[in-house]
Amino acid sequence: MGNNKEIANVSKATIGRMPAYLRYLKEKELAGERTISSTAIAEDLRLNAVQVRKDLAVISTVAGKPKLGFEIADLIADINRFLGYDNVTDAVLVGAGGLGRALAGYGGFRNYGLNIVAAFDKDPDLIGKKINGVPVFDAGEIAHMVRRLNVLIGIIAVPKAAAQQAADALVSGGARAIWNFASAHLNLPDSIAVKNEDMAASLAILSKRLAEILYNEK
Amino acid sequence: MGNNKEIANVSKATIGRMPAYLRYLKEKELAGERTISSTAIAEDLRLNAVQVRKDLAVISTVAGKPKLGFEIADLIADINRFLGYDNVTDAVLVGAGGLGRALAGYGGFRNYGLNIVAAFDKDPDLIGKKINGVPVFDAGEIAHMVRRLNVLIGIIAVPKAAAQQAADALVSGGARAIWNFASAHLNLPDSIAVKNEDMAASLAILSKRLAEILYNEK
DNA sequence: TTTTTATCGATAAAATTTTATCAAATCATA
DNA sequence: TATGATTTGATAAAATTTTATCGATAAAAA
Repeated sequence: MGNNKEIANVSKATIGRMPAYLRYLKEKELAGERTISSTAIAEDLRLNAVQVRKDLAVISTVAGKPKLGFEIADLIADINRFLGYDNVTDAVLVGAGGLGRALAGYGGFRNYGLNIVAAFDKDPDLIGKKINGVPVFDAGEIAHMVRRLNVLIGIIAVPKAAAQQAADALVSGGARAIWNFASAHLNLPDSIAVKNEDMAASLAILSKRLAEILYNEK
Repeated sequence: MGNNKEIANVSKATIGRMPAYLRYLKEKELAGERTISSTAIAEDLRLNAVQVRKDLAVISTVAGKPKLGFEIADLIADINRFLGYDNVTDAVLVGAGGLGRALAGYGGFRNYGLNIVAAFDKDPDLIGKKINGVPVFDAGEIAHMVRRLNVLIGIIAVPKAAAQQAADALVSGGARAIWNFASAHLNLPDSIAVKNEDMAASLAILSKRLAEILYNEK
């Protein structure tokens, strides 16, 4: 996924903003616009215009033009390429319960270059069935299947208590990246990329911002 | 939620790490340990020890002791208080489909001081029912109900196309914080706290990290 | 009791990220 | 065609965040 030449020296913050730019630009394109300025993007996305220009400089192959700004179509293509959305990567999902089902059903992943090819669960009632088109296998098969399917990305959507075990199984099958939706701390070697989808952290940040806003206005 | 005296001068990054500390400390407490050093936390959580000490200094009421470290129980209490987990805030959920259902069923929120009191959807088949114990109302009622329930936090779990409308309804009812799970850019006044749960951004960061790891090892 | 050792907390340094400034470029307009 | 307005991209400054250093301190060991 993505472009090798671009992996270095791009901050996590910049990478994290890319999908927002992409969504925004697609909106604008749909609205029939052809070019856009960093100023306009910054204003709408509540960012600093210089930051936007720096971010775009990282990925864009075509320079912006004074007085006009950037070609929207070019930017979209560049961000898609940068994020690796133009080629699809397979992933497996551990946990076919509530959240797992929701994730499997979230069609959007296809747009993000992610294709969930298999799900795993312990529940015998689920094994052998399909959730949103994704076949569910026995959790005992994780390592074996991951290896067979040659999958690098595992998504964990199991209860806290089962998360570490799921991660270990994925890794022992050869997975190299774990997207962890369980609110559990995973202990994994540094050679594995881990992204914790930490709802608690998000909520904490939102709460603090809310508290700040309420505090400041009186 | 949280403590007013502590809202200023605490970076988003620090706030975001708090839940991870909390989870980790609870683990340790459960394992029967009484004290812990910043060094140990840093090692396990892959952080810098000085950073851990600085983070803890923000919230802790009790100083650490040389040679021993911090009292785990004290830290847990302090973080709980800091994050506002010791008092519960009501929230409403817009969207009772796959993701909405998963969120409603995610019992963990209660631990994070969040209580979902109502859900909304357009689907007549869902209205009047309950999803995981949360009653579902007509989406047309959002503003009215939010005002009546005096709710400040709204969670958006609807398809992209409906997200802005949902946000507007929440805000017009008096909500001041929006937790947005739709991958859509919301246009809202600065007086509203918004946290985008941007799956695409997370995936992008994970993918880049994976690419980096794979690239570096050959 | 004295010495050793581990850890804190304060301060300083380094690194990173964000924001400001400004000359150069180019489009639109007169 | 010349002028003015607007935006870029480069460079610099500011702000923030992370990491390093080190004296002080308290527990453990000698």
